[in-house]
Amino acid sequence: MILRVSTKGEYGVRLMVDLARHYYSSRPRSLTDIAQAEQLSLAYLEQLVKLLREAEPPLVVSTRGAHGGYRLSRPPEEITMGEIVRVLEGPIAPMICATEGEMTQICSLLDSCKTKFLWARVRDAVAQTLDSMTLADLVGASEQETQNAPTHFISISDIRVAPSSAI
Amino acid sequence: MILRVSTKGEYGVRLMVDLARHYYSSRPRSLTDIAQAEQLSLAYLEQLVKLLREAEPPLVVSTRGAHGGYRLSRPPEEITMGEIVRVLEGPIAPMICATEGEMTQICSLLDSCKTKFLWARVRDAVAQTLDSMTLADLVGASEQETQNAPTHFISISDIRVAPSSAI
DNA sequence: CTTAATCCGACCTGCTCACTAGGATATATT
DNA sequence: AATATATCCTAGTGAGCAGGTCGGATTAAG
Repeated sequence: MILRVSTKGEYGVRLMVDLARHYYSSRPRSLTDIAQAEQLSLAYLEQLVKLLREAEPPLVVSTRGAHGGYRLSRPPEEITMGEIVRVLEGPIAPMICATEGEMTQICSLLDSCKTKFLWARVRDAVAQTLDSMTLADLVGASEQETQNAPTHFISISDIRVAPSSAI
Repeated sequence: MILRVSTKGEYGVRLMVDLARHYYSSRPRSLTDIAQAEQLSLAYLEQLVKLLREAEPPLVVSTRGAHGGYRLSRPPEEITMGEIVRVLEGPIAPMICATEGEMTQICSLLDSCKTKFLWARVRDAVAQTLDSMTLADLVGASEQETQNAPTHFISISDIRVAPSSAI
């Protein structure tokens, strides 16, 4: 499994999508509510949201105390999925070879790291895919009706549903 | 780190590239030689090559005994990197959500798995990148001179060198 | 001043990765 | 036939990390 999205990434994205759906609400959204809606552990979500809050620049802002909670720091269409995933999962690097050290020497010596180009290509493909989508894209059409008009979103026909069998 | 290439994938691809470089040799190439050339553990390579040999269809063929070793089962230009990586790393699935079960229910119930489309897109991007490259593409131009003329390869100018800092 | 929320760090537990070890089997060379 | 050189096979193992839990401190609304 070359593409490994941990629960950090999975839950974190769901959290952000939830916040995006409630972006136009007057009150911040509490983790308790999110945890209940998404059936996730509150304590674990606290860890994830910390990453999103301490990111530079921050992806969410918090208000403490009763009736507190979280909001997106920016409108959904200005937050790319690439930003989110990088904060949660770390840099998109297929292997240590990206932050090279000894590896570089071995590679150049043995002339075996033609493979580096392969991994770089794959990495760029992932990065570009993530960077070209925003939170607004992920909040489906069903939500859009009940909220303010979105600036842009993908229609159902745009979505290429993947075959059930794993590729 | 969303893109996680384990040593299986890394070493395995290097092994295959090595075999591709020696594809036109009259004798099979032994793991001992590969291990030495690539500075890898012989015992570990044995495990990896087993996967490649038992794949359906096989990616390498072996000849046992003294002066034995391995060959590619097909010419380098007929073996895609997608095949190799899938054999070594398993299916390209970002999460269990691909081989769904309980997840499907929760997703449809909570309507939170708009995120599924995101991961499906990323997965397809990786799959397409890997499937569009062959072993022949990875064996660099320097090799090509000393061997038979290749059917196709990428030139240096095609290669988009990634920045040293991880994306 | 009680309740509801964010914040913070320590801890734990099971799983997987990345090997190593030790052999059994097959074949070319001498 | 004997030896050297290979592939083949299975088990075990140690470290590290994913995926949380737990207990408490701080902050603000009613």
